[in-house]
Amino acid sequence: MGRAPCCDKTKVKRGPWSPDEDNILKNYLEKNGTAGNWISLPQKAGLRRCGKSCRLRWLNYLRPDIKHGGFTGEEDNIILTLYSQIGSRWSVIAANLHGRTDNDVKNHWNTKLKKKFLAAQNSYNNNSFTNNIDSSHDFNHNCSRNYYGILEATCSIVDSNTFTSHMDPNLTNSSFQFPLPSLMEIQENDAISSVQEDGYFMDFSSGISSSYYDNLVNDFDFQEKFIGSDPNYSSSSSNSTLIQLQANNIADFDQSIKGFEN
DNA sequence: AATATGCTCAACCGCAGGATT
DNA sequence: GAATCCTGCGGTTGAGCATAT
Repeated sequence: MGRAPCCDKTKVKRGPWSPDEDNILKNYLEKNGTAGNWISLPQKAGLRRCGKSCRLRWLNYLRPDIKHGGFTGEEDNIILTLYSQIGSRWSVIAANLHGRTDNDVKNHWNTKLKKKFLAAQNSYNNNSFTNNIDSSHDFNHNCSRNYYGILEATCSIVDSNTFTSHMDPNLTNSSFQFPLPSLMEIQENDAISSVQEDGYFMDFSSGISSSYYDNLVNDFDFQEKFIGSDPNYSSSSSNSTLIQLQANNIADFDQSIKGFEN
């Protein structure tokens, strides 16, 4: 048995919504809500529209908290970051952008950011990392995906215990526009940031100073998720403490990363 | 001025999956 | 457990507008 259509397409109006239809839908929803059923809503509201069409019109355009207009650089950053981590899960990405819908984000990606993203990837592939930090040290270079998705080249200083993570400044001046932290330096604390389905995490695999811990928890609204033996260092000869903190939102996570900048 | 081409974005489509019967 | 209903999602389309030729 095939699936029943959600409405009779020969009896409903399709295409762009008129201002009158918008008013009818808006007034009805403000007075009555959806009552948990979009399918029967158009009939009750007096609209010759499919329920799905009404839902889409409300969610993507008529809702009072919708933000119209161009995307900011900060919003672009969040989209690029999350896309590189979770792919085209537009509803998840939109949930991190106040007032933006999944449709908005998807359209913005397809028309603007996709090109930037691909250009950045090509640019990255065509540029070798150049060390301009300190030529007195011997560096091991290593290219990897970073918090912002694609553009991090990391290097470690061979003759000391200091680890430096560096964004290639040549790339930030090239074809793509979104801002990147210029230099992220982590000394003593080896922090790994990650965006996962259930939140934003910072793992400190070799401890963290109490002042910095307080800073993250109090100023950036992080929560402690785990503290204990690092499972990655389970051998008896090495016993390291792992502290995992979770950010409540992308803005705090973003700021905490930028807190490492010089 | 006319036509072609490219871009934007609202709207539609079909599917997946949870809820209900 | 099966059938059906309904919502939410991501991919795609196409009308309208802007720009180039």
